[in-house]
Amino acid sequence: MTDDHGRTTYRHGDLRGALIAAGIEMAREGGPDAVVLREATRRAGVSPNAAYRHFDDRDALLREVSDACLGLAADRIERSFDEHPPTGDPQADARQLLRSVGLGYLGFAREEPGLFRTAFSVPDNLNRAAESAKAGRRGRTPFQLVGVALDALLEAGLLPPERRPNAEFLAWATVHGLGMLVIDGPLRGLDDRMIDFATERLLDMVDRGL
Amino acid sequence: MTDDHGRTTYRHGDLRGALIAAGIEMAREGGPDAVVLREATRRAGVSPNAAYRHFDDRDALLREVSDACLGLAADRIERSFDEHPPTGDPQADARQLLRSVGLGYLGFAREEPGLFRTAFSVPDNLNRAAESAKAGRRGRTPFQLVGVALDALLEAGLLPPERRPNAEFLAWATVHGLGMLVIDGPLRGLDDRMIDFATERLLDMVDRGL
DNA sequence: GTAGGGTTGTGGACAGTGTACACATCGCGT
DNA sequence: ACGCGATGTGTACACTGTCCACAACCCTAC
Repeated sequence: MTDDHGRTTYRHGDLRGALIAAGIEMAREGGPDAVVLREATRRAGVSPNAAYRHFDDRDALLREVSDACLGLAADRIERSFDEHPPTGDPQADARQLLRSVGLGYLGFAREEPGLFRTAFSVPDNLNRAAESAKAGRRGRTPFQLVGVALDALLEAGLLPPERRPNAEFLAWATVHGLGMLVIDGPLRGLDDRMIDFATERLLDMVDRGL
Repeated sequence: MTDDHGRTTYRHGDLRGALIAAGIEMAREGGPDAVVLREATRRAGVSPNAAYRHFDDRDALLREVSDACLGLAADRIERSFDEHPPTGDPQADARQLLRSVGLGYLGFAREEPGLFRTAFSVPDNLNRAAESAKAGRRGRTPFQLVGVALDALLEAGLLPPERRPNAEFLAWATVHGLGMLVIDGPLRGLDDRMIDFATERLLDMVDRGL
């Protein structure tokens, strides 16, 4: 436990970090709506208004929590990379790389639906998609990871150069959509085998159609 | 105006409908979080608690608003059908049918982002995806419309029978994902031309990869 | 080392929300 | 005509985000 809830000093030490951590925990259980400012301060053992020394308002806190969630998604994708190490065949490896992005992304959505929803609950845009706040431990954001995989496909000659620009949008949209439908869309409640199967087919489609 | 705000009778007449209508209007402007029960009753010219005669709680109201939004999405897709009438070539027509679903769906997301987000803000599952409450004026839900298009592809011989089962998931996930990314994901703020282009490419991908 | 001064946390207050409970008013079927 | 179930009202409470004035602290300049 890193929280000095029962602190003795007047200053907290790292209230900002504690509030974000509390926010992530709440987001994990209940999604973006569950990250409530007062509760975060309560968990940090501090009065409600203390939060305003570190965040303009609740939205600012949520934004930071959301960025952190994107970082966790990046971590999950990197883990998926590690689980499918390159074999030496450049073409097969490139395809597996993109597949791994999809698998990691969807794994994150299924394992941490609250964090997943929180990650995308805050309006964003392309300019900010590569901000370091959204990066995982290895310093890359999910958006960048998709790009890496696509670059590999390009280099392996599996993606015609004229199709490379903005291909991120297509790949990302596809897995993102499945993620959303699975966690609280109509595909919710499907058994795991079914979802695995849909995932494989979806990735096949991307592989074939990109 | 159908709202009898300045009513003279004790009974409202159609409070239930008025609350849903007010909810839709609020959702249009601010998405699911903006549909607030008290404000709905205010707009209906009624005391806050009157709502509880028609809905268990705020969530129940939101659910109904959400269903209505899905119906509006269905209407938008049907409009897209009308804009791309069949030409007589069964294969081309079938492909255009699926394309029209995608275009209508994404058109709805872009034209009515608040309603779009509201439509998918409520946990759902497959069993309920065909409920008549979610249907448009012509009685079909968005999920059913995707199915119709896929059936046409099957019949035209463009979709191998073994790939027909659950193909809804793939097609839907793809356009849904693009919709989400465009309205408040990283693709937000892209100019229309760019989005049109991405839409076309996405639909090409589905066409090729399904 | 001591007097400020900026930073961080506190306390009290207010509007707005969802919702429970008791009460009022009405329309309809007997 | 009456009474009962359905619909709308009033009051109240806990909870939220946020504003303002105040308190406690740490750091820096003399």
